[in-house]
Parts: sequence; structure tokens; C-alpha cells
Amino acid sequence: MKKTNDHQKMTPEALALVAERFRLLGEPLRLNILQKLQAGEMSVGEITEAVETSQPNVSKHLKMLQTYGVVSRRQEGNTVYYAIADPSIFELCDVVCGSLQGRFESQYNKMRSVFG
Amino acid sequence: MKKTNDHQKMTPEALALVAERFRLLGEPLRLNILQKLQAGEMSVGEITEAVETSQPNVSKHLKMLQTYGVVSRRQEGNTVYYAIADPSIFELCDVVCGSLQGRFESQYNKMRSVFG
DNA sequence: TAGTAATATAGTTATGTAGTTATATCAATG
DNA sequence: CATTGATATAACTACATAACTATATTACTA
Repeated sequence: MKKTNDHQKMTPEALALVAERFRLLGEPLRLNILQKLQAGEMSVGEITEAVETSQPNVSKHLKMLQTYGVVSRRQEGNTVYYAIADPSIFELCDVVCGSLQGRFESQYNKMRSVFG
Repeated sequence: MKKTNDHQKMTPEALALVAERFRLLGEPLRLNILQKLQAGEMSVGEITEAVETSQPNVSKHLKMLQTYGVVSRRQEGNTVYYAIADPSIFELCDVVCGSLQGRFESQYNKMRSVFG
């Protein structure tokens, strides 16, 4: 695992692709769907039941996620199963969670140093 | 460094916070600004010159980035300097870049296996 | 082949936000 | 204290998109 850190050389196109990926993950419902899928493959119906919105809405977001290669689609008879295709998204979530946690902790410590 | 993988237990609020962070990074101009700042602290004027848009637009995005704790703000006389406050964003970019690269490579290999 | 179930698409509305121009704030300087 | 320079805010426009309802597609089944 080597560090790259050569972002200075990112072309505008590459930058747009990265932004696109972030924007894809920047919707609570999509994150929610991905989170449910982390336990394993699910049908559209199951997903619709798990997250609380309409089935067409779920289908729309699933389509986006598939278009960008984040989930895979498998049809079996009448029902369609989606699954995580790119597990790196969970790595991303972990990093963000860590960052947010650190942020809240530092705010907490500031409060402690004032009140404690 | 331990693996968490307990996303099942994420509350809707936490999920919204994570999505918010992704959305913040999901704008090419903001990513561009952050990329420029990776070299070190810069004034608003310098940033405006580096990325190509109006100064008010830059100020607006800088404000968002600061609000969410991604950059810090330091005023010296008339000019204001911004700097990266949360380097984890570059880690995020690295992960995304790796994922995208893998995706293109696999498509490339598919093409090769068809045409080659 | 008619009917039903599962998923996808179309069309619409409402909301968010990126970018622009004009203006305000604020600090230095004459 | 008027002016200039640096940054921030306000008001606006244009566009993207999330969610909804209605409908279409597709596969199974009686």
C-alpha cells in the first residue's frame, strides 16, 4: 500500500469523476440502501420494505447505484436482486465516521475545558 | 487500526451526517479548492485565481467547507487565509480514485478479452 | 392467454443550490 | 476621515434532482 498524494496532477475530468462518486453517496436514502445491502444481496421488494419510501423511488436510486458500479443487479425470474459491487464504499464511510467522531470529540473537549 | 463494520446500527441522524459530508465533497469546485489547499494555506484571492470562477463563489464554498470543519480560517489584516483542517478528505479521495481506477481497468480488461 | 406479482419508467412538482452581479463590511493607508 | 483593497453577503436565475402518482414492462401461473 503506497501513498499517492499526487492530487495536484488531477485533471478536471478525473476531479469530476471523484466528485460524482461523492455526490452519489451524498444522499441519505442511497447510503441507507447500501447499508442494508451490507448484510447481503436483497430483492427490490425487501429493500423497499427495509428503507421507508416508495418502490419506484428505490428502483430509481438502485439504478443510479448500479450505473456507477456501486451495486450489481441479478434477475431471477420475476424478482431482481441487488448486491454491493464495490465494497470500498464502506471504507469511505468508516473514514467519514472517524472524522466526524473526532470532530465531535474535540468539540466536547472544548466544552469540558470551559465548564469542567 | 481496527475494523468497525457496525454500520447496521447507524442511526438516521448519523447517516444524515455522513451523507452531508459526502455531499460537501461532491462538488467539483470544492474538490478543486481542497486540492489547491493541499499544497498549503492560501488566501481567498490566491484561491480565486487558482480555480477559475468568481471571488464571491469561492467565498461561498469556503464558508461551507469551514462550516463543516474541513478547512480553517485565519485572518491577517485585510486578507483571509484558508487551510485544510481535516486531512482525512485526501484519504477519501485516494479510496475513490483507487475504486475508479479499478473500475476502468476491469472495463479495459473486458474489452481486451473481447477484442484482443 | 388472461391475470397477477415484481420491477421499471414517465411525467410532474417542489426544493436545493451553483453561479452571477451588485453591494456591504472591514482593515489598511494616504 | 476618505479611499482603496480584500473578503463576505444579498438577491436573483438557472438547473439538477428527490419524491410522488400513474403506468408500462416483464415473468410467472392458473
